Amino acid sequence: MDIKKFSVLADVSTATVSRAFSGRGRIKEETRQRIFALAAEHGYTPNIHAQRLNARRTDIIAVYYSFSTAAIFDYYNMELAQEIAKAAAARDYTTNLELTQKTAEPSLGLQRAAAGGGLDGIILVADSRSGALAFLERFKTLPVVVIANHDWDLPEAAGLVRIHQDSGIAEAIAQLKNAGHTRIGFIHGLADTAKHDAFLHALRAEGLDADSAPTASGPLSFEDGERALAELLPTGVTAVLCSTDILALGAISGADKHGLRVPKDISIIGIDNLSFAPFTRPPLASVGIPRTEIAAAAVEQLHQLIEDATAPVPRASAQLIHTINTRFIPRASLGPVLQR
Amino acid sequence: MDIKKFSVLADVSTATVSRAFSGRGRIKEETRQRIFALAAEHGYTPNIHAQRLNARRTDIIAVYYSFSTAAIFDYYNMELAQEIAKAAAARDYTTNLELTQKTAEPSLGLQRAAAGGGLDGIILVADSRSGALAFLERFKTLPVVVIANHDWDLPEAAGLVRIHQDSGIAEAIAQLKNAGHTRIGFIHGLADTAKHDAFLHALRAEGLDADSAPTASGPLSFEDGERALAELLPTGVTAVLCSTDILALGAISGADKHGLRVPKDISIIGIDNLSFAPFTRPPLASVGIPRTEIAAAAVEQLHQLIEDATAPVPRASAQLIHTINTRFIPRASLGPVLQR
DNA sequence: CTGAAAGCGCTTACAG
DNA sequence: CTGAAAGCGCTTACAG
Repeated sequence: MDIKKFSVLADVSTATVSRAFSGRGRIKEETRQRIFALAAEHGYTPNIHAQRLNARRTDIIAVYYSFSTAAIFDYYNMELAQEIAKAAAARDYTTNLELTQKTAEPSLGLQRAAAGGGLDGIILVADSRSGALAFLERFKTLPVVVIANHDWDLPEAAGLVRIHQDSGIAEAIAQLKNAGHTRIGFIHGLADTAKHDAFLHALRAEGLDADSAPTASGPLSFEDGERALAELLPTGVTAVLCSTDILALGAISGADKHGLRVPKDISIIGIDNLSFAPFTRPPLASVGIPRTEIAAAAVEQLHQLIEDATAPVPRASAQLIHTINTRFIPRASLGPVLQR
Repeated sequence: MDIKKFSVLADVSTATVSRAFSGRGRIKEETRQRIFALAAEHGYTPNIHAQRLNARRTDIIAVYYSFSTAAIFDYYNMELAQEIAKAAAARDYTTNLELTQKTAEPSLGLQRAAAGGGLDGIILVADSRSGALAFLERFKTLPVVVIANHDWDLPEAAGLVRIHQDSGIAEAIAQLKNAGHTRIGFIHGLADTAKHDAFLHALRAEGLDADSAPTASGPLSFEDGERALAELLPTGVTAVLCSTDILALGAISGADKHGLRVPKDISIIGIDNLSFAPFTRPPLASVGIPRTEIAAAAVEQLHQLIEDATAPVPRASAQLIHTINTRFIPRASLGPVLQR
């Protein structure tokens, strides 16, 4: 049933029906009540496409992951997407889950939706500035908020939620130092320069030797972590910071294979603090990324950009930057250095 | 720029522009080329809402989780949602991630989208027949495919992807029996009657005593698993099947706290086979739920229902039921029974 | 192969 | 407070 038939049935004009449902414009309370009752009885609901055609707004946002290397929709990103969807729902946005294996190119669906007005805005999780800039250029007509580990200089129109890895990593290194560790290694992940820089910076802040800090490259899987740990062992490390929790779990397993117990013989720390980190054996000490805060900040920024863009007189937004500090979550995989 | 302005610019009618983009109707190849070139140059894209208003189709589907108890968007469901989004993308559907804490009531957004034609169909993950039926009744105008552990009798209009827990659980119990276990316990999850029934059935099939099989209730968290295992220990179980992997991890930790090693002193098996199951310590033997197959089957069924509903002459679909067998994935947390 | 025009189902400025 | 009518940006049956 469309508004025309329904308005005849309700013995009012389509304008009045529209007013009843939109809540805009003046309408007698009694009339509204009557229309609602009738609508419920006859199963009338406004067609959402016709509404959106008028409104030039959809209340739909998309989350898009743009990685410079292999596309990984891993636990970290799943948990982040979930938090974004929750935060968006609280603001009455629906979230489109855009998954794609090809990272370089936004999916056709995303492009069509965005270009055709099917999307109010996009939250972009990016690991390279050039990738983010290319994305922003491509979708420059649309509000975009970028979530990244870096304090990038972006076009004014874009929002930025910057994850400050330094704070949590500095705490982690400080605790290692307190526990007597002086020889600390690092296992690389993908596109993790922010994390590695933070690591080096934290070593120096603690008066430790950063220049010769042992390093191995994961970059991704559990098995990568096992292998990388084996590479680091000959350097005499007593503790290892890993770029992700998955790598850290691999490192714990790798240590085990060499007859080393965690944390008695070696300490292992991850980054991400996935929700199962407390339940690994031993429980995994990890640098926590506050996903709930990040999601809330990103949705808040995007909402503001959308409001500004769709205001009666569209206004330019001030540059939006929100920094989120990470924090170290100590657990049993970090222990005092072995006294030999 | 809208189609009117653009058609003037291209010196053709709006009908011709529409034909060029839709691929429907006759149009000279040369004209189409020219229109595409001009569109790219001037940045014209058809408005998606106007298209949908005409098409009565959106190519958007939603995934909805309906649980009879607490809403849990846990790892299992995250991984399933991810697979569904992938399968849907392969068929050119966009997936809306509907997350809600209130399980009883579909979110307002979902209701509005569905009623207003904003959605072509819904994939419902349900754990109770009455919940599923209530949902189907509420959305009876829309194609719905139900994913469940049960062989429910549903209205003809709905599709059903049925996860057959029995097959994988039977394999698990058979392997335990082979390994010498005769006293096998069960830790309950939420709404897991299908799993528990399969457990009892499998015990009987192996000639084991099902009537006195020790049972404890989780139902949900890692800590629940720890506690439940402690409850089971006095019964003399040598192996425990847990309703979820998370409970199984808790059970392993619980065993550890009582000085029991897995699998030397006790075997622990999970259900779900989450993607980190191979990386736990010890690696977790688990009943695998083939998420990729489930997602493919659900999307395929939904696609068919949608096609049938939007056909020029809408046709009633035959009853769609697809059964997916689970299978046991042995790993190190299952070992031979201790010889004392 | 192409165009003029009606229609998809709403919203809203303008009158009253 | 309410209605008549134009408009949102497409698509498609009908002519030619």
